[in-house]
Amino acid sequence: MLTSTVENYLKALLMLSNQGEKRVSTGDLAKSLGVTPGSATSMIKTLAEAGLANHKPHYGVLLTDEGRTLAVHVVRRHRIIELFLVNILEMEWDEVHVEAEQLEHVVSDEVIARMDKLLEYPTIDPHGDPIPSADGTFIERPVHQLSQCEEGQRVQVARISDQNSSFLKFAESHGLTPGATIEVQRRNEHADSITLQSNEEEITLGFTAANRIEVELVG
Amino acid sequence: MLTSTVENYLKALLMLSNQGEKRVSTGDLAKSLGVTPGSATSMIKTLAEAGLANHKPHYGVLLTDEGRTLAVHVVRRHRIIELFLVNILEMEWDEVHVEAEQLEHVVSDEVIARMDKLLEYPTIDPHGDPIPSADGTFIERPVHQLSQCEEGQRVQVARISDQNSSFLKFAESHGLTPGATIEVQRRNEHADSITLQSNEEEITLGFTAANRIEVELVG
DNA sequence: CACTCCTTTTTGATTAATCAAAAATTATAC
DNA sequence: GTATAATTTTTGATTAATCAAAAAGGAGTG
Ligand SMILES: [Mn+2]
Ligand SMILES: [Mn+2]
Ligand SMILES: [Mn+2]
Ligand SMILES: [Mn+2]
Repeated sequence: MLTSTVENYLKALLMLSNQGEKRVSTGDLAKSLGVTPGSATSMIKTLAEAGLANHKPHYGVLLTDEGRTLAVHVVRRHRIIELFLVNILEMEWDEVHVEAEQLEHVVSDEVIARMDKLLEYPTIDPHGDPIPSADGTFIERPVHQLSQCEEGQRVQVARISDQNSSFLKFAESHGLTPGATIEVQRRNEHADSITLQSNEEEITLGFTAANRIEVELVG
Repeated sequence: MLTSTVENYLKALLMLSNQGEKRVSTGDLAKSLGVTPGSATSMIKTLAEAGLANHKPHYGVLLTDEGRTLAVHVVRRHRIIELFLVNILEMEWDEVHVEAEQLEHVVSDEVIARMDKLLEYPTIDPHGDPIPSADGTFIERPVHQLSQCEEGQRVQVARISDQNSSFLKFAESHGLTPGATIEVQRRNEHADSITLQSNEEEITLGFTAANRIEVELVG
């Protein structure tokens, strides 16, 4: 059985490699997990020895097919749990990530299967992220960054790529939740900001914030 | 924060001290957790240093009030989770113990509170065990062992004090679940057995098995 | 009170995960 | 092409939890 720590490293590698192409640097991996580079190096070796990752010293690390499959299943558990917590236990969307971060390592396949059924085989989590299917299929919807949308464009919020609780609370309070339709009013490259019409209300975001919101173009 | 291991030791101590009176021996504690006596001794010291237990070397260990409170909350989490898995996720009563043994260490108070509400503040778990209340109240119903009931006695199953999956399956298949009413037909001290009428069916149990079934006397 | 038996504790090692700080390596700049 | 900066790896220590086996302690028997 894999330890929680190993599962967290696998998941981080999957996310950082952007679902499979480019090698991940030790430093990025360490930063994303909040450990020192030395700790990351040491775990990378462990993963490589277990056949879960491929390590080219000084040039980065990449999951093997086996490692990727395991990582995708951790992500599946994480997202099903998040949706379960929101839809069944009626928790807030900004608090379920932290909870799922722990639960993903201990819930059995049986429990996940039951949650999946109760939720009627969902494909999207509370933050708009796709839920990998039980057979390991994991597809990213092609989406655009809100920060790069043009003036006058009508778009639909697809996902929020930031799990920070206070950012999520902020987004929700301005109607920026998956599925919401908004319109880009103004875009000011110099001011580093974009102004939106959402929920009868006008709101201006800096590009950094707008970067965390991904959208789909509407009609 | 307490580690899972510490929580498991606290819970074992609570159970073995029969809710608070007698000292627990290192050997019994080790056996109940499946570790060597040396491991138990070492953890007992850790608990004593943390003020969670009181250790009299060579004479046993007992939880302090603080340790007991923590242990009771672990038991509360365990039993709410078990009931949740059975009632909401429709899992079998013989598989939820193993699951809860892991989940009890990671679910937040928030999640427990939500489950508690959804279950309408239950007081008994799927095996008939009492669920301690949020304020730490933990009362055992006074019950009798089925093995000591007299012939002709009508009783109601109160709890099954064995979490073994196959024993639970067996009990269920003969209608021996909490709430069921049964009648003692015969009792044979020499044969070490007791015969019951349950569910239109007659069934004979050895005293060892009957010991694991606790009952309440019926009018 | 000495001997034996059983239990408990101690000792010494091991494993997983981590950090701080030193050493090595790669990339970049002159 | 050597010096410098940044990143990565290595080294040595630490913590929690465990085990096997040796040492110590307690209780009962004669
Ligand atoms: Mn996690
Ligand atoms: Mn999510
Ligand atoms: Mn447990
Ligand atoms: Mn139970």
